[in-house]
Formats: sequence, C-alpha cells, structure tokens
Amino acid sequence: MTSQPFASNPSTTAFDSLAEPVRKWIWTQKWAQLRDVQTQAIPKILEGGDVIVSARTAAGKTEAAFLPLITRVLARGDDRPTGFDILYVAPLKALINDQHRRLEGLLEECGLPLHKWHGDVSSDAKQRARTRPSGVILITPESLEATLVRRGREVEGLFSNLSAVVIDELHAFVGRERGMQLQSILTRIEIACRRDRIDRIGLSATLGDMGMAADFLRPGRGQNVSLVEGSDAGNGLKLQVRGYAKQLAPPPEDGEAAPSARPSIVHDAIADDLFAYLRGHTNLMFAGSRQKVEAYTDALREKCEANGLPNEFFAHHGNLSKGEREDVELRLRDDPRPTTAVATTTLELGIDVGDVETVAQIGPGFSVSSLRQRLGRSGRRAGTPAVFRMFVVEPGLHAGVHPTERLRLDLVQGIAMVEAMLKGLCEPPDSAGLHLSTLVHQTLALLLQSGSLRPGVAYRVLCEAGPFQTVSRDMYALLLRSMASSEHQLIEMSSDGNLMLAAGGEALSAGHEFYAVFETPVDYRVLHGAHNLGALPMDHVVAEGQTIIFAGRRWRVMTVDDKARVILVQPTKAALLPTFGGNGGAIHDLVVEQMRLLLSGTNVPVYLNGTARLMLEDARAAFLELGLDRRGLIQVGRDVYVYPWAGSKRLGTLSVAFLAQKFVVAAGHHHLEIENCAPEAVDAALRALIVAPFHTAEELAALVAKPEMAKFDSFLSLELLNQVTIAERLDVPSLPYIAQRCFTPAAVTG
DNA sequence: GACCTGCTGCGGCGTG
Repeated sequence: MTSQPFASNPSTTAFDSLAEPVRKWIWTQKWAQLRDVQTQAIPKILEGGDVIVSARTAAGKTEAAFLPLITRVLARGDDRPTGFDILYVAPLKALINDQHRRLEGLLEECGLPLHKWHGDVSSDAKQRARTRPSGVILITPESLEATLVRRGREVEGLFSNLSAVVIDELHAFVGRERGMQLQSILTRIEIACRRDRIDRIGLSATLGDMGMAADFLRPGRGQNVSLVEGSDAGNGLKLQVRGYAKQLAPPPEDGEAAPSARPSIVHDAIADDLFAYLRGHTNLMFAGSRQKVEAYTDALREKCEANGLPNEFFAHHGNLSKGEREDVELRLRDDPRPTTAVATTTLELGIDVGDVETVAQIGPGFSVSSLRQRLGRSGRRAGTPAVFRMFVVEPGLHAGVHPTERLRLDLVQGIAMVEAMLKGLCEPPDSAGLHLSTLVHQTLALLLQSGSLRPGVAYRVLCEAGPFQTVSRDMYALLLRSMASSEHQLIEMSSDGNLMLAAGGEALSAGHEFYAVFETPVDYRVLHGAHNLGALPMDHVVAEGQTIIFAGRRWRVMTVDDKARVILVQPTKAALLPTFGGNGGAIHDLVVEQMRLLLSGTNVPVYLNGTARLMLEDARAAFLELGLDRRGLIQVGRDVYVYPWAGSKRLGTLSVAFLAQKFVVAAGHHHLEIENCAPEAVDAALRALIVAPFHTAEELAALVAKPEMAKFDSFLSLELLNQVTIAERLDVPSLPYIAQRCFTPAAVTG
C-alpha cells in the first residue's frame, strides 16, 4: 500500500501534529484514518490541561490519550530530566497487562521505556524502574500508595517531572472509597513534588454525569476540565426483554432421579431458551449473582452433555481463581470454539475478551450504567449490531395473583433500565459521601509518607487541596481525636504540636494489607490436587464428604484444613450450590421514576416478547385498579402499602421516619408495608412529614444500625459514624418531597 | 435483591 490514507481527511491535521516516531508507528498499524475520539482528543491534549475522554468500548481511547502525550514527552528532547514522564493508573492488574501489550510497540518505536507495576510484577522489575525512572509507568492505586508510604523520600525523584497522569476506567473510581484514595494520592504527589498541578487525563466508556466526573478528576475545579466525547455510535442494537412465568412447584421427586435434579434456582424454560440462543456462538451471560453463575453454568453444561456436545459454558466470578478465570478469558478471545462465559460483574470492565455475539442477562440488574457497560461488549465487529437479551421471571397470568404482585416490578424495572438507557440516562455518582474511613487511612498514609505533620497541614493537604472537601475543620479535629483516643492509639501529638504515628498506627500499617482501602472477607481456598479452583466464604464451609458446585463443575469435599484454610475436592456426580454473602443492591431514583412512567403510560416497547408484553399490560391494569395513578397508599388486609416511587436510599429514609413514629414497617424493594394499622394513620403521618419532619437527621440516624461498613470505620467515634450515616445512607432533606409523592405521584418534581 | 478491586519488606532457604 503506497497510497496516502490520511490525505484530505478531517483527521489529517491531528495526525500532522503528532511527533514523527508516533506518526511512523501509526503508518505501520495500517489504520485507514484516526478515529473520531482521537481526532478530537489530540489537539486538546497537546494544548495541555485536564481532559476527560469518553467513548464507547474499543473506540481507541487509549491511543487517543497516549499518541499526543508521547508527542509532548518527545518534544522535551533527549536531555529531559529523570523521573517518569507519564503515570497511568488502572483499577485492575489484568487491564494493566492488556495495556502493556497494547503500548509496547508504540513506546519502543518512540524510544521510551514502558514499565508495568503491580503486585504480580517481580520486585526485580520494580527495582529497575525505580533506579532509572523514565517513560511510562502503568500502576494500580494500591501499588502507588505503597510507593508513597514506604518510599516517601523518593517520590520527588520519581514523579516531579511528570507530563501527565492518565486514569483509565474513570467511572470505576468515581464516588467510591478507592476513587477518594486515588484523588488523595494524586494531590499528595503534586504537593510532594511542589507542582501546582499535573495534567490529568480521564478515560471512560460510561459516565452518568460529565460535570461530576470532571469534578472528580480535579476536585473543586471541574469547570476547567475539557470534555471529549466520541461520536462513534456503534453498529446499532438488537434487544429483547423476555418474560417468564414463575415455576409453580418444584419438579416431583421420584427417588432415583434426584442426583441429576437441577437446583431450583434455575428456571427450566430460561435454561432451555439460553441453550437454544447461545449454543454454537461466542457470548457473555450475566447471571446476577455468583450462586446463579454456578447454577446456570451447571445446568447448561449438563444440557451440552445430554445432547452429546462438548461443553461450551464456563463460569467466571470473583471467587474463582485467577487461573480458572484466565482460561475462560483466553478461550473467549483467542479460541475459535464457541464459548459462553457465565459471569457476574467480573466481565464488565475493560479486560480484553474480544467481540461477542450476544449478551444475555438474567433479571433486571441494578443499574443503567452497568447495562451500558455490558452492551458495549457486543457489536464491536464492523457491520454487526450489539445483541442483548434480558430474561425476567414474574408471576404468570393465571387467576388468584394478588394485585400488588401483578405489578411485576422486576420486569417493570428491567424495562425501565432499558428505557433509561435508550434515553441516554445514567446514574450520577453519589457525591454526598464523607468517606471518613478512607480519611483515617489517608491521614495515616500521609504521616508514613512525610513523617510528622502539623494537624493544619494534614487538613490542607487532604481536605482543602485533596478530595475530602465536605469534611469541615471541626469534623477533622473530631476524627483526629478519635484516632488518637486511648482505645485506638493510631496517632499521638508530640510536645511541639506535631501529629505522629502511635503504636496502633504502626501495627495497622505494618503489613501489605494496609494499602487497599476496601475490605476483603476471609475465604478458604478450594484445591483439586495442586490446581487452585478459587475461594469459598468461611460461613459456607461445613463438613468433609459434602458436595458442591464450583467453577461450574461438581465436587466432593475430601478434607477441610481450618488452619491452612484449604478445602481439597474431587470430582463427583451430584452436588449442591454454595452460598455466598451479599447484602442487596441499591436502585437509583431515576430508574424508579422510569418504572412509574412505564406503569402509568400506554406505549408498549417493541422489544418485549409476547409474555413480557402481556405481563406489562396486566401490570398496567393492576396499577389502575389499585389506584396507584392517583395516590401511593393502598390497604392490603390489615396492612397499608406505601409506594413513593423513590430509589433505595430515599425509600429507606422514609421507612426510618415511620419507625421513628412507632409504626411497624417492613421494607420491600420498591414499597413499604406498614403493618396492622389504619390507612388514616399512615395518611396523617405522611401529611405531617410534608409540613415538617418530626425528627432531626441525628435522631433518625440513631435508629439505624451502624455496622462497620468501610474498612477503617472501627476507628470512628459513634458521633462520626452517625455523621457518615446521615451523609451516605439517609436522605433526610428529601422526606417532605417523598411524602408528597405518596399523594400526587405524577405532579411532584424535584 | 449484588458484585468487584489490591499488596511490601524481609528472613530463610537452596543453587550456581
């Protein structure tokens, strides 16, 4: 090919602005032209400043950032000072390995070193990178934290000449403890290197709110962040939402047939349809929970066997070993044999599994943003649309189903998720959090990095320049006091007024488990001979001789070693499903509002199958029969059901408000059941709430159990834990609005 | 009614 692919093309100017070795590398890739997102991002990033690059999966975001950044580095010349030039942070080790593979050729062409740095990289390789820091470093937040904490004096030499920081999968960090830690680390680096600011480039496929993402990238100065949104729309979308009637009774037990009887968690008709749709192709199937992953993988594998076919269904979730998961990922990506990975959220993020034909999902799922991530896994090959099928179980259309069950809120939620996605809606991150657990961690980390500090300096670094900007000076003083209390002794004040690490803090930060800000449960390793299958939660472990389904296969437990926390297994014929923990998902207000719109509307989406359409029509009839179009209060026997059409956090807050007034309340997923009381009493309580809440936020928080949810919560005083509850788990100011919505659901906005 | 993510330094041993 001697033609000039970039002649008279809109991307020509962008291409021409890149450094010569970068252009040369692009030529060798034989790209027809730069992608839209690259053409847009190149001038913005060359200009300097903070930038967010948002585009669908596989649209070339990585190159959109690195082509101009490398151009910037090369412009500095050969005699540039030592230190890394570009710092790239990703949430997964697997992603760092992928990106290393992807960037190797480009960096080599440009004569710049490329280092990967995470827990699986040899200390030798890290040592080499540390002694001659230069070029690009790909690292996890935890490894970065370890470097700051253990080698505080080297920070300036390693990072003071950074041209930019790249944060991949930005959405995986925003609004979470790990995101707070990353922001804090970046601020700590800027301050340690006496740099006013180092350019930050955020990459993401799905962002609910660009404004909030910008404010995450640069706390307090989000308005200065440039946004680049790729317009590459993909190849279209074929989607279907399928309804299934609940299985009425478990299959009859006829003694001998029991060993092959499928666990009842599997819906037989769904399993049959999944087998018909997925067999013979390469697909992803999101089952919703680890237990369902195991159950459906087992059922589908059995169907392959019954049909005399080699198995093509494989389990993939967070309790399976790295080896088990990598086998599935490799088979998806590189093996021509048809493969369906049955997964939890493990295959949502950017690990490279190539293109898949169909994405299937059991149940409505928990968020629109996750639905978008999943869809992005399909339809990447030119000319093929993304294919998505959702399978939802609901009560059938037979007589005798109670009107409230006829609302079929799981199916309605699933359709609402799809509708929200089609409208371009997406949950914004929760920006209300105080994240005091992580602030405890960052206070210790900062002390380890820089030795002793004045409290005012710690406050300026972490809460004024850093991300903990909702924490007042007074609250931080309370937090320091709690950390220094005789009970915890994490820190102490020296005679000259400096904060120092105390014995408790030394002990807490001594091991490698200190670097991560999230907690991990203690598990037993499951071994088949020398082969590590994965890990099971401790509460499941019972007895030798027991059988389990794990990694989609059936095993008998041979020995359990409690000291070593190891379970040895052998293959067997029949087995039961393991149980995993889990405490429910939160649904956002915007999804529940779509549900209300759907139930009160008349439009029937074209993507419903016959059963789903009939179920939606019946749900709408029930909605009107119950009078829910007029008010969200209905009498059911001696109880009153309340439908405020609000997300999990606000519904939970309303439930606490009723509890505070001595009602007996049971919380459903989308409604409250006020037990044994007259509708007039509930009516009066709600009307009173509209005018003025009876209780302060502090009084309501006192009623809520305060489990230690985050890793360092145990070091917070009760007073601080209550503040966390008020900020993160309740929405007290919304009570008048929510109460009003129970009377005129459609008329209220806010 | 749920899911996911991460890891240093050092002592002790064997080998070339």
